[in-house]
Amino acid sequence: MNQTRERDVYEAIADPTRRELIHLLSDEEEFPLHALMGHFPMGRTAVSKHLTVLKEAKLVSDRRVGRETRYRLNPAPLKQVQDWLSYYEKFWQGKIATLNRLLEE
Amino acid sequence: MNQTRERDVYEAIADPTRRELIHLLSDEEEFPLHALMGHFPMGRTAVSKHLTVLKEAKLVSDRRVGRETRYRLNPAPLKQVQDWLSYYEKFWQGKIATLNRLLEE
DNA sequence: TTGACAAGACACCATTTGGTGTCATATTGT
DNA sequence: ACAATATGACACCAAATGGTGTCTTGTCAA
Repeated sequence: MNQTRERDVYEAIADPTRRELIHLLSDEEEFPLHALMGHFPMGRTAVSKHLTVLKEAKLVSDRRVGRETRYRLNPAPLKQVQDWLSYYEKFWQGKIATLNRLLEE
Repeated sequence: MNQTRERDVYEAIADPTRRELIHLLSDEEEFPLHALMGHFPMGRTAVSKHLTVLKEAKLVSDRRVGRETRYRLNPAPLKQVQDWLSYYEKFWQGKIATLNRLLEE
């Protein structure tokens, strides 16, 4: 798991385990792997791989603290998805709400 | 390609070809397969498979017209993704903009 | 009626994905 | 010093993914 591939943010959020990881990390704290592990019905190695995918998409960063590796969320790449979605927003929102949104930007 | 699986909308939008298909179909018209084909560097079968995935995620519907199958976008499932993202919006937007958004709903 | 066109159905293939288990190594607490 | 902890690094595996090509069937147009 050495080579740092580039990874698409859309791929990164395609897996439900990874979305759950994002959610767990979203309270601005950082968590070591073993703390995250308990939330999933799979082994440590699998969770670690999912975190690697999130790292490749730059959705999480990690730092070594003692014998543990602490992970932290970086939500910025999610904005790309939201921007993509905003184009289709008009289909399910009223036109006035859409206009509001456009004016905000 | 008979059996209609259930398919996650997050999986459906994970592939760039499928996102491009969604974009092509987004002007409310319907397009037959052979018209969509020309936009991609792959064969008919591959594009057809991607459309099947989009159908499984209920992002497109299709109807037979003469000898062609016409595809139409159904953007509704994308709202699920936007709702999921809205939770993380606060990280890159000012709090006031977020409040605005909450008030709209 | 015959030939060209559009698409479905299917077999096939290489690569990726999402898991497993095991071994090695660094760190901590007693 | 030593045992337990936390993790990395691999090798391995089944199934899914994203392509290909071919054969068949239905439809349209000359």
